[in-house]
Amino acid sequence: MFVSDAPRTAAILHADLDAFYASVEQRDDPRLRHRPIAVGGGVVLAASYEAKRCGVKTAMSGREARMLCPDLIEVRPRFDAYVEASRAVFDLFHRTTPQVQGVSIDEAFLDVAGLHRIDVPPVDIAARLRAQVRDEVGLPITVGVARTPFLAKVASRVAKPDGLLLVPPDGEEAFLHPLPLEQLWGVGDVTARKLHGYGLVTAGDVASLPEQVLAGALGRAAGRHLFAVVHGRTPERVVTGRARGSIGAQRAIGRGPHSPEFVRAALLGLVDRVCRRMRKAHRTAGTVVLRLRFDDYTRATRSRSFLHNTTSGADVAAAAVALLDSAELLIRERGVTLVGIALTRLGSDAVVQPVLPLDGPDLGQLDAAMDAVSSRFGKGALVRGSLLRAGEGFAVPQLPD
DNA sequence: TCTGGGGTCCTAGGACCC
DNA sequence: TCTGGGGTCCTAGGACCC
Repeated sequence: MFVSDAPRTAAILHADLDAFYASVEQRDDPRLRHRPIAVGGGVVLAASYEAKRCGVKTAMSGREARMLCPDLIEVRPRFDAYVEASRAVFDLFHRTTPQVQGVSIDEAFLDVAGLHRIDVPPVDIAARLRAQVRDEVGLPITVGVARTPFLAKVASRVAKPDGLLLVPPDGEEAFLHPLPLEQLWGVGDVTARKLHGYGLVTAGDVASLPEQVLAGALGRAAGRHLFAVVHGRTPERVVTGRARGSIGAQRAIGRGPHSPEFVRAALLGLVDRVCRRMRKAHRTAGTVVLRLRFDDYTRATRSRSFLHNTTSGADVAAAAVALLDSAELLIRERGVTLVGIALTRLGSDAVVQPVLPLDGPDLGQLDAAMDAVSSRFGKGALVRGSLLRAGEGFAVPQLPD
C-alpha cells in the first residue's frame, strides 16, 4: 500500500544542472555549442547532450567515446570555472530558500514549504529558478518538484534535460510504479541485476514484495530502504548544516612497474594535499585509510586509527607509510595502478563555545547535545571528541563550513 | 570497454567490556 | 564453574552516487 497519511504538499525541489561541465564549456566557447563534446582526459567526466545521443557516457574511456562518436570534441576540464559556476547557482538557490541541501557540485534539494506566505506554488518557484539560472548564469537546469527529496530527485532524472516536472502528492504511485528499477536513486548495477534475477522489472513489481523478502535479497538496510522508496515512505525533510565525514585524494599512476620509492612519493604527495584541506576546514583526523587499486582492477583498503584525533601531517604521513608497508606483498603480487588516502572519523579543532551549561548530570541535555553534534558531524565524529567538556559544561564546537 | 577523482552509507567478523 | 546477552569499536570490503 502506498503512503496516504500526513499532510500532502509537493514542496521539495531537486535542482540539477544538465551535463554540468560540458554545459559550462559550451557556454564559454560558442564554437562548442550544439556540438558533441566530452570533458575529460582519458576518461569522460561529462558529455554534452549531443554526445550523449551517440551513446557517450560519463566514466567511459576516451577511446570508446571517440569510436561511438567520430565528431566528438574533447575538452580539457577547467575545474576553477566549474566551481565558480556552481557558486553562482548555489547563490540563486539560497536566494530562493534558506533550506538548501547540497548534494554535489551541480545539484541540491530546496525546501520551499516555509515560503507559502508569499503564496507562490512550488512549481512556479521552480520555473522562476530555472529562468534565473539560465539568464544569470547561462546554464540549463532541470528541476523536479515533489513531496519528498527522493521523489523530487527521481522526477528531475525523468525530466532531463532542461525540464521541469511536478509529481503531485496524489499522483506519486502512478508516477513511480511504471518506472524501470534502474531509475530509482540508490539502485545501481548490482542491485538491479539481483532484482532482475527475481523477474522484477519496474518499481511497481518491487512494491508487490514484503519488506522481509527485499531485506533477505539485498541486506537489511538496503531492503528496508527500497521498500520505503517504492511505497513513497522516504523522509520529507531536507538535511542542512551537515559537515563532511571524510577528506580524501587519490591518484592513478598507470600500469607499472613502479618503484616502491615512486609509490611512496605519490602517497606522500596525497597526504600533503589532504592534510592542507583538513587544516583549512578546521578538522582533525581520527582514521587514515589507504586505498589501492591493482593491475587486475581488484582493490584493497588498509586503515589505522589514532588514539586521539590529530592535525599533524607527520602523524598522518607516518600512518600512511606504515599502511603502505603492510600492503607490500599485495603490491608486489598484483602491481599497483592507483593510490589513495582518506581521512575519516573527522573531528573539529574549531573554537569551542559552551552552549549547554550543566549543573549536574542531566541526561536529557546531554542527549540533546549529542544529537546536535552527531547530526552535524556524523556518527563517527562524536566518539572522537567533537563533544568536548569545556569549563562550564558540555559544549558543541562551532565550525565554519 | 581496460577504467578518474571525490564522496556516502552499510555489512560482517573479531576484540573487548559489562 | 559454565553460559548468556547486549553494546561499542576497529578493520576490510562493497554498493552506490556525481
